[in-house]
Amino acid sequence: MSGMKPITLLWLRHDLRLDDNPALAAAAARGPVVPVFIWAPEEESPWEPGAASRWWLHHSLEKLAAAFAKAGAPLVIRRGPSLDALRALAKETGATHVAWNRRYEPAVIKRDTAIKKALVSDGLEAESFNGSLLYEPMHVATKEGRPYQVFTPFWRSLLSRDEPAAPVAAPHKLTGPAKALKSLAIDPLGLLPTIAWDSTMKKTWSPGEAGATKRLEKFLADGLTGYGRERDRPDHDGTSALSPHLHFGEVSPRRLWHAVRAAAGGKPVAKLTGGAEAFLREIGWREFASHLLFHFPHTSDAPLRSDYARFPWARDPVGLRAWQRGRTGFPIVDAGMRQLWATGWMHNRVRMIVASFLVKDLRVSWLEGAKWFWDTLVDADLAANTLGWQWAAGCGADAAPYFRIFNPTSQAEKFDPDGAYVKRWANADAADYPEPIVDHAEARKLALAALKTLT
DNA sequence: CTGTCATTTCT
DNA sequence: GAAATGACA
Repeated sequence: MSGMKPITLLWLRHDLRLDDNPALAAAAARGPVVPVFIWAPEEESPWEPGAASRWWLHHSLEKLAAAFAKAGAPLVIRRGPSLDALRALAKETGATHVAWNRRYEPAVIKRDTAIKKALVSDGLEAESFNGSLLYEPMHVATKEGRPYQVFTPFWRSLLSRDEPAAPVAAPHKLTGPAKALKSLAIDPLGLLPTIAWDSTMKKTWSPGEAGATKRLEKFLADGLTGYGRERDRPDHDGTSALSPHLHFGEVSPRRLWHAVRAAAGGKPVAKLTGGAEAFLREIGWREFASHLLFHFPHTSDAPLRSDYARFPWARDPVGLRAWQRGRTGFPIVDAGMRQLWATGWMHNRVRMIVASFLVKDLRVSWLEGAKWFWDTLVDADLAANTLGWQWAAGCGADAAPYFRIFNPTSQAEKFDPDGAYVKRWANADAADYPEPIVDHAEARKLALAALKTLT
């Protein structure tokens, strides 16, 4: 059969898009493409996707399947083990190549490395691409060759580099396999909740590439200019709300980078100011988190600063439960936790406040907070979650100093001055609204005393 | 003394 | 980041 073009399995993971998808572009340039999504959560243990993530994934896969069908290469859905599914599919299609975009979480790297080796030993070509970061973690290091552990020098280093490559447009037309392939439907994967807790989520979000593009365009038009000032106001709509779209790769960071630069008049990134600079800096934090988890793979489960391993965390299941359900008696904390519960998302300023409350006022381990966020956030991302919680607990990279203990009342006065955010998510005047579960001034003293034990 | 504002201190 | 302390009207 000379003249036949090689078939590529496109293994989709956290790159649920057609736009700026380097593995897809490489596969499509070569010949027919067989896009496949494999559901194998146990391979990501102990950080298997949480309930909110699975909800998002279900809807994102529906959109992705429709988009690939329209482009001419229907999406195949299989269950893991991933290697078995890829091998079976290669056999069914006669594929000679397998392509994917890299992920950087420790368990996934381990799995992917083993899979690559096995596929190559089968005689297949296996190739991976960078589709989810601006720069590869192995390419960014200090002068001494070590990973950055402080954000500002990390960010300066990124700014001094060649710009990330321009994004590649989605292919208009794809060639699929010659014959139809067996595929699971999305429902049997069991990603949706069995009890209907997702009604507010449905109203809040549009998972999928089209939803991501719409969100980005709206942000560029209405949000970017004022972002620097508005991003800290949970009572306003000042953030991009792109985090879940970015997590699932429904939009690429390169696309964002170049879109923001263009919207800001095409100036070099190092010369940007105001909202554009502030927003790209946040994309830089996302990048920083991924690089840190890559270089310090134990930190999803243990503090980066090892002295914190002996911090005397409290065992307080009652307090933890009150925090989770938004019943601490501190309105800004409860509003945040209830926004999270209802929408699968929380404003970043409020994430810092509720995190400080859990680890400093209740002295419950940051890992308990990380686990709760992992299950409830639609943007749950192992790198960002790890960085965020260790930052709040003071045990991570570029961490908050031990003495930075947020006062929930003064934080609320500062960032929710009219009380609109609190009013929206927690009715503190309700008859059953709880009394504060701790005395903040007392809790602060106890936290400082506990921190003293580390020296 | 009492309130305000700036500075220091907190492991 | 904010409580405690100091300077001063």
